[in-house]
Amino acid sequence: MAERTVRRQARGLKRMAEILDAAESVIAEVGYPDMTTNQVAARAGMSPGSLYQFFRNKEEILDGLVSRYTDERQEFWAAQLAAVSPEVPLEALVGQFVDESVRFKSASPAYWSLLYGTATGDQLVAASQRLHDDIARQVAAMLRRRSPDLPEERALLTGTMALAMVKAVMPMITTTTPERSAELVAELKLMLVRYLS
Amino acid sequence: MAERTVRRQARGLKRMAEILDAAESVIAEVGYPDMTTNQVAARAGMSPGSLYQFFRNKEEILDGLVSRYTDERQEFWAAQLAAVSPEVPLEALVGQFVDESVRFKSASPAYWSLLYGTATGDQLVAASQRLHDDIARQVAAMLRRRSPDLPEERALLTGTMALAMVKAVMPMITTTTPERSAELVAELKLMLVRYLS
DNA sequence: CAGAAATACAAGTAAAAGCTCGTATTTGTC
DNA sequence: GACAAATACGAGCTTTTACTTGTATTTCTG
Repeated sequence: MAERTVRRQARGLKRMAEILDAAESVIAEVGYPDMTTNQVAARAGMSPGSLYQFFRNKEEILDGLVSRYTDERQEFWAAQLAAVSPEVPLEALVGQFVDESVRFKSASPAYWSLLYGTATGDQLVAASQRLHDDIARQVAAMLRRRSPDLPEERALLTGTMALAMVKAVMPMITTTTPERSAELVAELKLMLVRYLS
Repeated sequence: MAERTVRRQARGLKRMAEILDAAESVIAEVGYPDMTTNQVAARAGMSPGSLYQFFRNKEEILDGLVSRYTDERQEFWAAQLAAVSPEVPLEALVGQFVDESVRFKSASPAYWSLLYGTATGDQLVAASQRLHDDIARQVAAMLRRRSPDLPEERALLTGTMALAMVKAVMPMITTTTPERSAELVAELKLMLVRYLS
């Protein structure tokens, strides 16, 4: 019943990337719920009809964006993982992780906006969950590399909690004065170090 | 220029409360962004026109709800505060605080839904901020009562962070199995105790 | 009781937003 | 070069939704 798959040409793939770029930029400004498909099409320099040639609905754009994010971040996490060993002091690890998160947050605000897939009942929740789980798994892998005898279950729980803390503090960090922001970052690091000790 | 204030009669105040009740129930189900004013009016058993007699727009309903919440919770916090003294062990304090938060979250899901009005660019942010600040102040007051020599600035920061932690973990707690939920609650308490020590 | 203000209603408006349609052009394959 | 598939377009359809309007009823105040 469903239309059969389309054989994308190089032009089409490029076009899809442009759409995702545009969506990313719109989401960074107004968030996914307030993002309109016409707006995305306009910013990508195409008509709504063209956009719907590549994504059957608004949600598919969201899915595409999330997939692209997880793919893109894969190499970053691999590098992070490689740099971890049991000898690395916890403070350094936490410091690097938090600093990198802050940097990434200002570089890719749309990513974070999606990560906060709001409270109730929208389709964002699933997307948010996917991003969250991906990160938590990566953090857990880092923890296990530092403490090889840590059970996997335990590492995953700890990683989940650590990510939750970063997620929780991040919005405050990026919406306040530089001084207070630094204060919050320091406090977040302190919190994480105490927790992970 | 603006229409002058309306002298509400008892009937009207009751009607406003009914509207807020209906809004609360709708928000608990679909969240504020997907809440429609017609839906609220219907659930409150009145016409849209009647609703707009009391709230000039959708956002005023949100504001009304937030105000009512902060008012209602005032007595709760007063009681909490009265029960705190320097002798209370930290574990007990944290345990009570977390347990009460979990209980309140299932009792008033709409409250939490609003508390997460983060992400980007919607009017929810302001409402969320108001709720957050209110709680953080109350927690800070509790901390200062336990440690009278704690500077106010410091208490506020610590309260903010503690609240952030609870907020971060809460969505996970209420969307999983009872066993994992208990696990998460325990971990959250552990986290808080370590942080606040 | 009389007038004014508040409350009540439901049909309806205007704008927004997701998405379609008919058609025209470009690209890949034989 | 020829045919099909993919790409491109933008006007416009459909639905939804916040909000209005005109009018009728109830409550308060003198």
